[in-house]
Amino acid sequence: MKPIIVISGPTASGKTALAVELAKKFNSEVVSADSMQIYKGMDIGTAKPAAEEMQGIKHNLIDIAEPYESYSVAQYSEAAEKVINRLHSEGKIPIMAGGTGLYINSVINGLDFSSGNSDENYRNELWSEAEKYGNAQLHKRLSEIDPESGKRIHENDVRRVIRALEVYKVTGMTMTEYRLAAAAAPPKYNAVKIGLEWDRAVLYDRINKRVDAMIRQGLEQEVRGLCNERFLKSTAAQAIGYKEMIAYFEGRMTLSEAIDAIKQGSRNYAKRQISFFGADKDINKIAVTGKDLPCIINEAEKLTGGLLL
RNA sequence: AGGGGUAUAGCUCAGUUGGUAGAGCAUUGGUCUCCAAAACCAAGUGCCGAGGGUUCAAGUCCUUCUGCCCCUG
Repeated sequence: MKPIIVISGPTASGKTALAVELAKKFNSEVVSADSMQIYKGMDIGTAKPAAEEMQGIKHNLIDIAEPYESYSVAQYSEAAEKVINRLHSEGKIPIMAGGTGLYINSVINGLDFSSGNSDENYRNELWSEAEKYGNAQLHKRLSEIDPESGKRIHENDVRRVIRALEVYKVTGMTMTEYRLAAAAAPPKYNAVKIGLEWDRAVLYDRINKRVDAMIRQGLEQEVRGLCNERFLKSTAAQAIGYKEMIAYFEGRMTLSEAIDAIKQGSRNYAKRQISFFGADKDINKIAVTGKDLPCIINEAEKLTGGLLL
């Protein structure tokens, strides 16, 4: 089984720095798992690693989409798999790093998003149905075909109710069966997962400071330059740091309100990430509060020491 | 100084004709198989500015004080 190293953690936890160090050590490359750094031109607000930070280490899956395009896990996992295969064929251990848990899981746990199991039209149909007849009606239909998912998914979580219905229509499998199949499948990689864990208050402080730094670096100008009709309707425009700036431009908040909202949004995001990664028992957590980079690298190396191609 | 207004959860506020308090946001916890920096669920919180009075009963009425806001001079 081919090895892979996965570095996860909340925003501003220092994933990039560790990934670069490990890539240097293993003479490999970084595979980014970040749903917003994929967009070109969104640099400051997504804290995209700058050239100095990368230290000559190649970062894959950054700047692979236009900000006005729509992109999703399905495309990501396909692209990531290609990069990983390439690295393996070159005899390198891929270093995957990023904060988008679903993206990581899609490749590591082999979640199946292949194009055959989606139906855009049906999905849209269900959305309008939900609007017309209400969430409860749709949820009831899910409960009939797949009681377990019905119990698991709240009726207001319309996206998931719809996706479960969609999966059933396209594959004939209920979402419950679908998940079971993924869980039963043998692991694709010999993955060593590392999670960076911070003391909450310290992490929040880092986040606040990082947002201030983004503003100094010219976040406002960056977002201004991106704004056009297509961008405003895109997924990318929902990114933290961007949606608030847009609100400011449109007069819905003052600049200082926008900055506060970015900080708050980032903190809330970090909390969700902590919760997401916390559920993965395979992650080896490194408590990093108060530790310097060499010390963190040392702990990470202990965890990855046994990996061989 | 005089007149008016206001004081309720960390914040912004709601509290009907008096029956010991609520919503949003924040916070905390959680969910997550194609928008995931998204979407969704759950939970806690109050000397109702301070004192006095009326009343069986006061966040709600009266009064004094204090803070803040507005108007007039």
